[in-house]
Amino acid sequence: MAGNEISGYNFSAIEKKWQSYWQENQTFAAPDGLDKPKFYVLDMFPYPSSEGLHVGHPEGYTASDIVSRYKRMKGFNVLHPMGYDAFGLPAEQYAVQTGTHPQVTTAKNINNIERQIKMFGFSYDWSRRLATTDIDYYCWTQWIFLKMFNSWYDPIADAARPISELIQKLENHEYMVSPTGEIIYDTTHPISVLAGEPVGTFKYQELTVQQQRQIIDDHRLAYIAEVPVNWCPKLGTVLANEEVNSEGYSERGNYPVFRRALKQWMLRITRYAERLLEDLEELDWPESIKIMQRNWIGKSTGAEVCFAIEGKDDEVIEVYTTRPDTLFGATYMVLSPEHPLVAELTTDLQRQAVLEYVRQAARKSELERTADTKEKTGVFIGTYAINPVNQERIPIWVADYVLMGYGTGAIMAVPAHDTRDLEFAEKFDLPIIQVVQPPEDVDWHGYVDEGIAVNSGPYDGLTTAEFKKKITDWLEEQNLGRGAVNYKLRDWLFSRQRYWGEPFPIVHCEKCGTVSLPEEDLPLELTETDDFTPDISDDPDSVPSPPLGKLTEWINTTCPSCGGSAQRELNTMPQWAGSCWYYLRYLDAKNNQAPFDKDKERYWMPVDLYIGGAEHAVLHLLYARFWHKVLYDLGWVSTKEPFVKLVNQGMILGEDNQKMSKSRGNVVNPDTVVEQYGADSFRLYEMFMGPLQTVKPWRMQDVEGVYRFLNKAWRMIIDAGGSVHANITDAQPEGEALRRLHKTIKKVTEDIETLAFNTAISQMMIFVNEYLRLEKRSKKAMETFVLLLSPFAPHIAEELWQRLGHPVSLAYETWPSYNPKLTIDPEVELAVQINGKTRAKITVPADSEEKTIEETALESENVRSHLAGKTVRKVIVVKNRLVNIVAN
RNA sequence: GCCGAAGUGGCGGAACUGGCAGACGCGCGGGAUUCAAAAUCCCGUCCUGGCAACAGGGUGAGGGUUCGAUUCCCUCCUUCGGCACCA
Repeated sequence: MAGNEISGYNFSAIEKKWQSYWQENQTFAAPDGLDKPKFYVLDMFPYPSSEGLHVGHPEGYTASDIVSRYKRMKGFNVLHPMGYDAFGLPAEQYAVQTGTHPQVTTAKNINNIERQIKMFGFSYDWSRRLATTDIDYYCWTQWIFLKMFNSWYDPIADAARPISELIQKLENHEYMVSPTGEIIYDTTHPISVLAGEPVGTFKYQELTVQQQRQIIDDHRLAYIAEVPVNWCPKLGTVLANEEVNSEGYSERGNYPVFRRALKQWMLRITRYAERLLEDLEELDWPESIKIMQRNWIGKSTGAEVCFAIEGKDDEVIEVYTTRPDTLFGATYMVLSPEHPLVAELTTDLQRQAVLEYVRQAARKSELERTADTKEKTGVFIGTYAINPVNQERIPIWVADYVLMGYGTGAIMAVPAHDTRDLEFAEKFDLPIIQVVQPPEDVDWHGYVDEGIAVNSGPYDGLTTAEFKKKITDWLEEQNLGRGAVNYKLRDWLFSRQRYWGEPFPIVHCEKCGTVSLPEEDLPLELTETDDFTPDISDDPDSVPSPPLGKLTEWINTTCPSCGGSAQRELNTMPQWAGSCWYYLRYLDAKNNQAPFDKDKERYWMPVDLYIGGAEHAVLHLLYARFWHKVLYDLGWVSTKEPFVKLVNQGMILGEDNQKMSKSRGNVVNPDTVVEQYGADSFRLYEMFMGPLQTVKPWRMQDVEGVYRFLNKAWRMIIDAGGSVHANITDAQPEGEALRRLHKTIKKVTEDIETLAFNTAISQMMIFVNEYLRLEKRSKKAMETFVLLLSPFAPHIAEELWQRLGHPVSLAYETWPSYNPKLTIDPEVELAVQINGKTRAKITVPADSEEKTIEETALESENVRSHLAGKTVRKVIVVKNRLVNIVAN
């Protein structure tokens, strides 16, 4: 099987030859700002793991490479770059275990993976290569972080703005400050406090320096907050929700994760929830990915409602509900265990039980808290609330099925029409009152859909939608509530207690608080150490101690603001940071004055085609969109969205139809395949397996098929002696052969446009099978075929192109065009059906008149015998397709 | 539980906008070439019956719309992916 024959298709020699040709001639370097239309084709860059590439990587890379090569031949200036997402836990875990510096491991892994990527002959512009761990890359990651730290979200402009503008507006008294520390943007109206007295406001200057700083820090897009986080003592770090699986274990390493309140860096992505949701509309992305993002953002509309507390005039409980129309059915309330009013509202009699419950809830791991989904728990706190719509006295409970992080952390429970409340009410014997009438034959117990209001006083008979509107208006009039929107999306937990990540360009100063480094001081280099080990423990109560904390010399520095002594921030950024903007750095990878040049950004952006795995459906793609929007608001990028079109390649399974994994022993190593069959066969096979977007199993046997095809293509042009085949003549192709050529150009062109590479390859196979049988082959047809093949199997195509007499690479040859007339056969075979069953075939000239077709069909012998004794009722003729005779 | 995608020969898959189901490839069977093999070439290959012409069945299951359904509609089953107490 190996191509060792001297005169035959010797893929290893050919592939080596052309890869060095491309490199020496810089064939795929993309000049900036050419006077050509641009096309930006982006791959999701890989994490350089020690295992190297698996066969899933080159699937997407081959698809994007085909498009890149095709677009170049179509006259586009194509940007097609590659790089490495190189920060991250695995290299660091390895460092902790072996003492090898992550830098060393990472460099080694990048070398290996780059060797692999290069062996496929992808047409990357390697001069733009980057790794997120490069100092001149993360310098600008830090720079973008500073932009976020020094920005706030202006609700009036509905955009991020420099924080200096906020300070200025506060100083000028355009904005005031409420006693609770909130900013009052509209100073012409006194603030209204729900069910309370309007209260006084402060001028910024009336606040202490500490208070001023607090206000400002609370509005930065990057801020520090004490939040319940996922603490993983075994990794010695906190993890984002997304890095914890549903069983409550870390995705990396599968260690238990505990909930703890810790001070962490956060990014205010929630302010962008609405824009991230809205702007999805205009994107050419798979609908399933858009839906996943929508669900992740989780917008809901409803109302916030105030419930008075019996015996307490100075407090109310605010709840959020999407069903204000069920207010009359609220029979109890629930506060989440973390709710600030729990302590205050608990009666002495219940205090011990409640405190115990709250303490337990706080200690519960994510696992325990979600595992017992069936058994609801909770404790009555001893106090009652008053239902504002009917003055009913309803008990207040504390229960961990209500989450502090969503809505107001408190709910009104409507057991009749909410599954969770129903479960809880049944367990604790709380009253269940129907307030929605479902359609006939549907039980109202636990009916959660819309219906007609009942037991709702004056509102009886209203539909859910009408009721919602009326009651929300009423609540607003009474100052008891208002319409409200909520999102499931949470702010992004942005710090890790690890060594191998971007250091925060931040110092903590006793006098000045949290202070950012000036931009000129960037990069803040990750300092050298040989002690990467965070304090790892089995104790969920252990205190995080980042490895950077051991580097006393590095930690102690001077405050850029006051010059006094200060300490550096000890956390580092999460792996996602680097991948949030790499597509922008490619535009200008060597710039050391700015992250990228604005003119280059305007020329190249947006990304026209982004190909990668669906596993990044929400996280990477949402985070990157968020950063992009921040940069857009601050005037650094010119488009609202980074990625116009997104395609997810489907996973490649092992031969056993299972996910490839080391433990199953079904992993296919691309190196072996390339060695056996060559890169061109590898590329071709990955594209021929099936549609790019679907999941499909690897079958080593099938690689043989495309390999044979390339051999046939070779033999079609090159004879046994190694010269161009004597059958190839300068004559123009004619007849059937000419039509086959034009059909092939059409099919391959259209299929590349729609990323249907598998059927494009089928068509080329048909072409080769047919032309191999011809006595004489037109050179023009051979050249055209080689050009069509070249995006798929570029090495063999270049070699054949050269042997056909062209000294220069075909990479910038004009893509073949076809004559539509030559894609149609002069005669067509039609099926003749009787009552929908095919009974005969007839051959007629293309585009024959319906009448002629009908006549020819009825003359056919088999048709006549089937029609014997029947009456023809109707004849349907579909031109160039079939005839259907209806008879009985 | 909710959301999404998909079910077609022995296998991967193809089928425009409702118009001949199974293109192309793998595998398998038969033959040619060869001392022999590899490679290559030719013929066959959805299932059942038949030497054949041909007939019947057939795109997860059941129903519907239609002259005609892999394609559109309803119900159900299975597999995969995502989310999971979000009020």
